[in-house]
Amino acid sequence: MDFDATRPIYLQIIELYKRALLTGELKSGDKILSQRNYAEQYKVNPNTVQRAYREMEALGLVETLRGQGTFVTVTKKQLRTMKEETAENALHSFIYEMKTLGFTLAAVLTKVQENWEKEANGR
Amino acid sequence: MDFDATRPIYLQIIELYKRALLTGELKSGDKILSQRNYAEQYKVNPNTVQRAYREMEALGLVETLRGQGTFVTVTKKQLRTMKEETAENALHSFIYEMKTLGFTLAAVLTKVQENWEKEANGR
DNA sequence: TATAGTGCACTAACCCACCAATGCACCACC
DNA sequence: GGTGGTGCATTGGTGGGTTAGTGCACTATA
Repeated sequence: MDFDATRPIYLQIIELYKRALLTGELKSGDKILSQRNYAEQYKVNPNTVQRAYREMEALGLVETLRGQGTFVTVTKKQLRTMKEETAENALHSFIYEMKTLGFTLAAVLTKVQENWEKEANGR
Repeated sequence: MDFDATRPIYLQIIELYKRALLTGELKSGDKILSQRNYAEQYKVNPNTVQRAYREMEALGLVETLRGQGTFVTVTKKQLRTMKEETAENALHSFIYEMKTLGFTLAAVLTKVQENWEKEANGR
């Protein structure tokens, strides 16, 4: 697993965790990798992980206990709104993009159908 | 018009021009703003505009004639492929996103239909 | 020819995000 | 108490982006 060099690593770490939360891969109460472990495993500096975790805590996604580790604290309600917001954004930017490109609704619907199966399932 | 402070201005300038090309707002042969004019109008440093224009020339979108200005040179074929690529990307990332969120094809189609009219037309 | 408008090249400086290295403080557990 | 695992704080280095300033070459036009 490598990170996209064009965007900050700590943001990508956050996105990966968000995705894991959205897919249910991680649940409330789960302990996530320690900063050092994560750093070692993904060949990143511990400080970078530190920053990612700090921001995730500010977002209310996790809670850190000194000396113990970092744990998922996101509630189901939070998850639901996260899911909705993500979907809203994806939907809007997609429609906006296709409209500026001049596609009609019918054409877009067809394209979505055609490409739905081809697309790999979420990680 | 202000620029997003989180991303490089010169990249945003390029995107704006790309969008203008895709929507047909700008056509081959058109003269675009001079570097100095653009800089003055949008309150950016001339060097930043210079960089954007240089990269656009490297992309084959425009051609600059010393002492005369910068002109759109993109061909219809180029435009078509640009359009297709943009659509492909939008489609893929959208489908990927919705799949990871757990939506079914039917649900997504419905959502697209529901939101199509609401969405403002491309600029 | 003179002048104004264009793009081009170069240098310097500043700021900030990002990353790296290190040491410290705390907790759990033996 | 000691040890290992944890998070925390501080500092410094690096690079990219932006701004600034200057000068030059070219074109069009009066």
